[in-house]
Amino acid sequence: MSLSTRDRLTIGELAARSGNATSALRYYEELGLIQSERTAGGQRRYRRATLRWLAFVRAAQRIGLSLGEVRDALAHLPVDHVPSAADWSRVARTWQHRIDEQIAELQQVRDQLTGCVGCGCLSLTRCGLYNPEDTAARRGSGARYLLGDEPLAR
Amino acid sequence: MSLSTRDRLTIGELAARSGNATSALRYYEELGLIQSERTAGGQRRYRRATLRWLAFVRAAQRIGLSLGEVRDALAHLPVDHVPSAADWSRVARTWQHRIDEQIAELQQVRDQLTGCVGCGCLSLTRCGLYNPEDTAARRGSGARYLLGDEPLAR
DNA sequence: GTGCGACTTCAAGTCCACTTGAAGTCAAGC
DNA sequence: GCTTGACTTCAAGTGGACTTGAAGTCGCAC
Repeated sequence: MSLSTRDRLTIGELAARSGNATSALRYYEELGLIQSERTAGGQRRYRRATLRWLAFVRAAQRIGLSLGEVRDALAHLPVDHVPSAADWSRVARTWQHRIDEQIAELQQVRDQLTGCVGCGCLSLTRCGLYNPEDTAARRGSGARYLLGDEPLAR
Repeated sequence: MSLSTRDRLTIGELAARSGNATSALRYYEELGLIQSERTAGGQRRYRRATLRWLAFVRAAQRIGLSLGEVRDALAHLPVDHVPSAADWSRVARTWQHRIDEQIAELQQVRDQLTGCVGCGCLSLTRCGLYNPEDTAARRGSGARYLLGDEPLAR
């Protein structure tokens, strides 16, 4: 913690404050997601702002982007280090769209589940989702019902 | 597609209708997530209800459960093949809780992003989230801001 | 100037959820 | 009864996101 009051963070400090393992931070750097400067002896030193970039990476992962996609998204921002509001807005809107889709999908799963709780799904005689004729076949591939009467394995 | 009008599905038919690869179906069976019967010659035959169990597995994966967790969740249902409404309700409620948490988390990320779009985040002089003093440190580990002034790699 | 914890690189390992490939068998149509 | 596509098992491979381990160096406090 020797540099904690100075303007650069060691990898250990960054790890402690970002919640990432040092190994993960080196991996991110290798992928080009973050950057470091080096001491004369070759040790990494990070700007404090790297903490915010890591939060950014984490947010992106949270919405389902791979690290490669995060890097690509960052690539859409200009190389000079002060992207314009328009630059950033374009990236952010793409992500927001993705978040909205994910929320909608989760809500749909939740609603299906709610219906099952209401009717005691899995009890074959009562659930509205239960469809003994398997008419899901009419829709092509992909089952359309949440539950059925499959006996449990074992 | 030879058995398409009979009461059991081949693995190819199940794959086509569930949207899973045959290799994935064998893998699921190996994990105990689905079950099959065998023909005299050793080929798998599935009940139509397996389609719904696969939809169930897919829903569970969608909300972030690993296949092991799905199996564990199924293990909470009784071994006899008609779980009661209460049995199922308990499992479903656990999952619903998880979905709600995930939706809340996604909404939070979206709101942060919205704030950034509004102010032209990454442009250091204007964003309310930008915090040159890095006061995130006060909260222990984990950065609290989405963005910063890290120059892009490359 | 020495001790020691924090750092370095590089290669290999891990976990998850599958996929691929090889070598062989089954089953339905002709 | 033969052909052919769909099936079988088993082992190994893949890709993403890291982690672990070995062997060595740095840097700060004393």
